[in-house]
Amino acid sequence: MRLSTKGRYAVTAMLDLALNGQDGPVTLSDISENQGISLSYLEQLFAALRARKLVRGVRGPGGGYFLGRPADEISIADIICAVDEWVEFTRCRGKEDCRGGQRCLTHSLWDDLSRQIYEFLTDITLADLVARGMEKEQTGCGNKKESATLESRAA
Amino acid sequence: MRLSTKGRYAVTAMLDLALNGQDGPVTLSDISENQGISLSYLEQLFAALRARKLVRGVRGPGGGYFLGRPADEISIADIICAVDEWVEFTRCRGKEDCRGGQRCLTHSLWDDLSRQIYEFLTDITLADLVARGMEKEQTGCGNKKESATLESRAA
DNA sequence: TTAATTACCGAGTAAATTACTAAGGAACCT
DNA sequence: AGGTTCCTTAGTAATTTACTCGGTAATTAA
Repeated sequence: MRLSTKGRYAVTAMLDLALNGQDGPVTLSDISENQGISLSYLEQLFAALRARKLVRGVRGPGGGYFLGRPADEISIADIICAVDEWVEFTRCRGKEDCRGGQRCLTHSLWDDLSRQIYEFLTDITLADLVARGMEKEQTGCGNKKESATLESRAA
Repeated sequence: MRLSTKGRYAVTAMLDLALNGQDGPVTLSDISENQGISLSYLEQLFAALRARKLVRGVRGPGGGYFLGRPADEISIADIICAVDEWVEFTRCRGKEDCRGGQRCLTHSLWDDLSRQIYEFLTDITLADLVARGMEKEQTGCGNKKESATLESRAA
């Protein structure tokens, strides 16, 4: 798994899209202005998102982007994997003698951890995040008092 | 949260240390050879780990590294935060009008998600990973049939 | 006391990634 | 026709990654 600032930009943009795409498409210019991300960088990110069918573009005036699927069918893992190319871990592929199993064991343990994180992010959808925003109905900044977590996991 | 290949190297190295550090210190040369990470890069990583007291170095022949704390008191989040400088998200700090709350809402939602991932990784310790390796007692490579996850969370 | 071994320290660096600029073409609307 | 917006490609400065090199300091063994 790979969770970098690039993936964070993508999640933020998709969240903006989910929040504002209820009535009509959202332009990249809007997202750019809303979230403070450069337009061309958004275009790069959305090229990747479009390739994975996570968004659908509509050209011409009045155009913009829609979510490619309902918000409850788009997970955070989907978004991150779309833009942050999934780097397969340096697994010992039969070659190399695995240092008597030791090295292989370490790799396998990390691999399990990585998969667990992935499954964790798969269980959280855009709809979960939006729903959480709705129920709070907050508009102000800096109210960090609330420490309630998302509680959006199935398990 | 930031989960890059750098953090992955650190987790892998610490896992190696937890597995092999039972009887005597482990040298960086060993880890380097075991895990296929360059010695100098390990030195950089361990400088950061040492600064956070996650490891303790012993110089001279027969020296090497110990874990700085018991393995069950070192979380994956600890390790990642030590080497991957925690990049605080571009939060709207009072300045900027937050686009009528919209931008702020998105930020706050991502912030919650980020915190949730952090708490998730805080609940998994090195000891959990080692224990999982022990109970399987596996030595071979490539047995990807087993899909059981770690089951190491408190919640 | 000398040599070997290891942690420690700092400068430098090629390659990759990040985040962005620039410049246009393609589809769509009025 | 002309403006809007997506879409595409190329290039690029800044940063990060992962590493090399050359040393110093502490400790042990000969």
